[in-house]
Amino acid sequence: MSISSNPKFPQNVAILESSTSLVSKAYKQLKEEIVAGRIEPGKKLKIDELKTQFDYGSSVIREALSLLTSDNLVERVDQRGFFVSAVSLNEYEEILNMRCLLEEQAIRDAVLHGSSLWEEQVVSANYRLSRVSRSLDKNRFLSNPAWEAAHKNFHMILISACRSSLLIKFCKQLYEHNIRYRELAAVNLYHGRDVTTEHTEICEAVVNRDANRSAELLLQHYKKSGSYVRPELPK
Amino acid sequence: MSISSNPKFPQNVAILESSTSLVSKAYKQLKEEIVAGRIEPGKKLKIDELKTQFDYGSSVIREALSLLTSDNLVERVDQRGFFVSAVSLNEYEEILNMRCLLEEQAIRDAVLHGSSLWEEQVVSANYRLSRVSRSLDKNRFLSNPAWEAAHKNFHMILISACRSSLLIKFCKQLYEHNIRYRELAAVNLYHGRDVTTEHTEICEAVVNRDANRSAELLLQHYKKSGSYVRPELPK
DNA sequence: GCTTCGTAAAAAATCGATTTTTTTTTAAAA
DNA sequence: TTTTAAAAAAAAATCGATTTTTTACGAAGC
Repeated sequence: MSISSNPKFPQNVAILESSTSLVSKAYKQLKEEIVAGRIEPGKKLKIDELKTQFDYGSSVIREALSLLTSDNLVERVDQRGFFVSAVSLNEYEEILNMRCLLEEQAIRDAVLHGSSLWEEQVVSANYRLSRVSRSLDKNRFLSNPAWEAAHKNFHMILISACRSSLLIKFCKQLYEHNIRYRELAAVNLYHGRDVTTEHTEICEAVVNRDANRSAELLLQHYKKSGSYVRPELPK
Repeated sequence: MSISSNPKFPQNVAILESSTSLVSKAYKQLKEEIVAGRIEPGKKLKIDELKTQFDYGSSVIREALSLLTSDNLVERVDQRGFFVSAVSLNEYEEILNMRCLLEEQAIRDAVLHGSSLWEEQVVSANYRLSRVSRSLDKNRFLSNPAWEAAHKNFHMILISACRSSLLIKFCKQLYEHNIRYRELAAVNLYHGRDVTTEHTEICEAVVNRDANRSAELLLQHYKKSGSYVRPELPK
């Protein structure tokens, strides 16, 4: 069989994306629940329970759970069903190390090859992030979804100019795992930490097209977060 | 919600593994078809066709296809169905680069931390590989499944002592993608190439616990294969 | 007390029919 | 001829019932 291109193959999935199917909705809802740490790691995901909870048919739930295995957020065991992926200190270290390895590659490539439009996007994403408050409550820490979205956006924009879409895909998945750990650790990473400055410094290094410094600061940023999350994890 | 461990969570999936469900069977069959390049990249995977071809119900097929998205071998587009992932020269380069990046990490860690049992397994896997012929036919190249299995086994054993299971998982996925490209390119990588010696040299470096040389030889091995596959890819 | 076995309940897996959406075909209008 | 619209066909998506498998429970035997 020869290699050939199929004209019907979806060329630009992002544009078509409206995700109206029930499976997509269920997938997104469940993913959000898991990433936000609202479903306990290791928990069994019973089809019937989820059916009742979200009011979808069983095949919709099954398919959504099957798709979630792609993100490594759900484990499927034959004849035994689906489980939320477990967490461990050990896995957290693996994720952090992998992120450092991959994001270093990604940001270096982006800084070296990103366009001026990308540069503007980074600055803009950083600005927007800086205007959103970390916590919903001034007195006690209460994770602000708008900040989470802006933060993710900043970090994804940062590496978006990297020319390897595979690298970007891996980084995105690891970012999501990192969030889950952060949420589970329920840590206010911003207690005694000027994270806005950290982001802005990365931003400046990017604008200066300093690949070494960009990478160094980004990794420092991740490792620092790690040092806050790590002590809150079991074992 | 706190981080807790669930005693019911499958501890050792590998041991329980007997994969008797129809979904698992369909998943394996389809994966094999795609990795071996027998289904054209970009091809639409119609539920009804597969239903007839493999004689499973539609939900079994759907679930199997959903699981295949985990391996990045199948793409799912909302309301439009499933497609075999497309291939491109560009993606091949990304895969090769990513493999080099990750396998270097993996083999270094393995060489530095692998036990003597692991060392024996490497030697044994190399020996077994060396005893299987590359082609089923002496005169023309005809991919030998037994060689493919032994080859995969050798490379997986090589990195199995790496202490990051995440790294191993990524390497395995990339290995499978590489095979697909190799099969699609329909290249006899062993024409004018002593691949057995290449494997044995890697093996020797491992036994000598020479991390630098192991990594260097392994990457050389991958890049050399790349130089055979690349010219056969379109564009 | 601990294991083994059998039964009942729960849950996963599977099927096939129905509904919804997309795609193709056909025909009319510009 | 090209565009637009309606109708038909094809395919995806969804549902809910049925079957199979696993798990939980309790009694009997060691």
